[in-house]
Amino acid sequence: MAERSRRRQGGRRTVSIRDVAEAAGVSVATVSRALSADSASFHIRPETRQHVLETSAALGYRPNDLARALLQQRTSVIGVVVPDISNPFYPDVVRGIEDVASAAGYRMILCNTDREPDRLNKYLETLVSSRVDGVLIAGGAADTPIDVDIFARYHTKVVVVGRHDVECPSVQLDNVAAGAAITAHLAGLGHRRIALIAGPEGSRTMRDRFEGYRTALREHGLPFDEALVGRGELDEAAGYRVAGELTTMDNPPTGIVTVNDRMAVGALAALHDQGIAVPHQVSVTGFDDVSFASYVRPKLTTVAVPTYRVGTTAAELLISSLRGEVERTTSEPVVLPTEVIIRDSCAPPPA
Amino acid sequence: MAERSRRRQGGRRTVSIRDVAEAAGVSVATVSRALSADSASFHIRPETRQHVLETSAALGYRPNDLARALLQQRTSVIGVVVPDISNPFYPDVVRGIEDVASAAGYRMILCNTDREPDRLNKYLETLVSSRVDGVLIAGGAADTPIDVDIFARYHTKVVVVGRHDVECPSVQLDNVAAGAAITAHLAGLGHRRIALIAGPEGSRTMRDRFEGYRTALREHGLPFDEALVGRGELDEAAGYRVAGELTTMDNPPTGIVTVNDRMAVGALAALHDQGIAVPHQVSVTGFDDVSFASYVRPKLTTVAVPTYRVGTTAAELLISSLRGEVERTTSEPVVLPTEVIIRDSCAPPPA
DNA sequence: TTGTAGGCGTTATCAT
DNA sequence: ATGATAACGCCTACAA
Repeated sequence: MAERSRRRQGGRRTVSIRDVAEAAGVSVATVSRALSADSASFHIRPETRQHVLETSAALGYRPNDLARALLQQRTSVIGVVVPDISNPFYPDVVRGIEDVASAAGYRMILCNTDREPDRLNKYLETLVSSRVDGVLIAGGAADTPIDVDIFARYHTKVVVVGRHDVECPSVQLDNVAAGAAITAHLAGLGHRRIALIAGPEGSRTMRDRFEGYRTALREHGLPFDEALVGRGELDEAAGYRVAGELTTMDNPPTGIVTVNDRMAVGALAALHDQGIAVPHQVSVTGFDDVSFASYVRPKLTTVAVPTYRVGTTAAELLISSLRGEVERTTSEPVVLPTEVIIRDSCAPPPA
Repeated sequence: MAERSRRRQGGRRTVSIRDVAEAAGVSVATVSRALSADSASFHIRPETRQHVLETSAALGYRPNDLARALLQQRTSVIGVVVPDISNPFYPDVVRGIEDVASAAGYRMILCNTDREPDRLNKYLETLVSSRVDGVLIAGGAADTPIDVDIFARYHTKVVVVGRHDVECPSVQLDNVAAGAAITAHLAGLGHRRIALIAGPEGSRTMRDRFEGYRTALREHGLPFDEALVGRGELDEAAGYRVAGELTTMDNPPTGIVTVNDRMAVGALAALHDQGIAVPHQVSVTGFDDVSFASYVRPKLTTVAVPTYRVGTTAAELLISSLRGEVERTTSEPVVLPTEVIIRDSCAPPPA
């Protein structure tokens, strides 16, 4: 029993439950009980408990969650995977996740994949090795097959945001319907040449919005014209560039549907710089209804998507899954509503 | 030795190194060696190694980082604390942190404090219990005394972003100088009544920008007028509201300095709605140079702050600290440069 | 009410 | 080159 002091030599060791026990003159079991959350209802003498608490505080003791997790087979950590936290869509989602996760006592490991399958897979492996209790895949994984078996083997619950083939609970936005609705708004105003500024093909969300655009065109008897769709990254610069190209073509569009608000703001800037009046000469729509959408001039007509609620809902789904409240079988996707917000950037086409 | 199958009863156990060892017909030590990163240089027969690798893969084995961390006294996890990831300043910072952290093999736990001391302290405790190797406090803690001793006791390295009294490496922006520079720009243009749309008092960053404003006023022989400063949250709505109040006062300002770009965009909108021309009648400046700053019209004159670099620099600081490459004593703060970006939202005051 | 001890899954040390 | 085994820090039957 003399080997206990083995490691005391180098840098001072971190204080462990045994140190508290020794200092308090009790056993480690007693310390554990005194510190345990429900120690009130436990068999422990109040004075003992008090004494242990004080000793623990005096020593600056912090329980080691690793040891606890190793024993209990649960870490109270969830992994959250997003394509890119810099994309203004995600901070709100992540914030929603964190709010409900932390309220439920979970910590959150954040991972950015940049939509690269390699990064995604590497992160998922890492998360399994971390023995996170659950993983929230919030986009960027639509085209990457995910090995659910490995999660099942390690009892890791999975929830995804967005449409995906993986068999697990999900929260989705009906981006097809939303894309159709905003396009239909322009068509309803009388526009017949409606352009689309689309995003990268790698994003399922953006593909769906694109598909909605085509659907609405069809439903309104409008032809799909390849020349009227431009692509780019999801930022202002791309919107600016593509809008500039659109306006200089023969027979330019009178309406421009955009796949997110940043691109829309870029488009607005391009139109402004060319002296084209919005909405009188050209109408523009955004997508997402980010905070500045109602502060640019003209105010942006766009579609509101409940980003924060996407996060909270997904986290709630995951947490009830962790509590075993969700069916093993894939439950129906939770589809959150979107809404076309009509502001000032659209009008009937010029006569 | 028959008690090995104890837990096999309930849900199937996760596969451990012992399962791999048994399946491969070797000892756990051999498996560990085969899987260890530098096993190439290790004493292990290539065929054995190969065999173990295959068995491991076949079983879907993933090493348990908890156990490893418990033993090695390091988790390869860092904690990142921000006031609010929804604030557009932080996603880029966090992205920078994650990029260098993940490249160095670290995972990241993200915490939002909303600048509430209670939340901050609770998170810091949690992080210590998680035994993260280091903590990056990226703002929101300026007025909360931080107990560095507890970090020291648990060998947790700390790096902060922003000015703070805590004794540890830090990366800072000279917000005072930046605030002075942008204000001086207006003063240099001939403005004599320069208003400030300030942020919450709880933010050190915002206080510093405010102080810079006062400094520039003084240096230019301009009086500080309490009536010319309005406060609000750091969003468009606040900028809109305060700008509206400013324009309706007697003897309104000819220049408006704003403490972040979102507020500036709000101010621009308010001015637009009142038919006040920017920059001809009133000049407006922003702060941060977020992506849309050059896409609103008029383009926003603002000060660029290297958000992404703030993140990478802080993470690099923390990681070299973890590697023991940084002095124990507080090193000099790393101050990153800011730059006034002159665009179209400022002009000399009307005659 | 309190103490003893086994084991969670690793890695590292010491044998062999 | 490989194997047995002792920690890492904690919780929880079980014993006292």
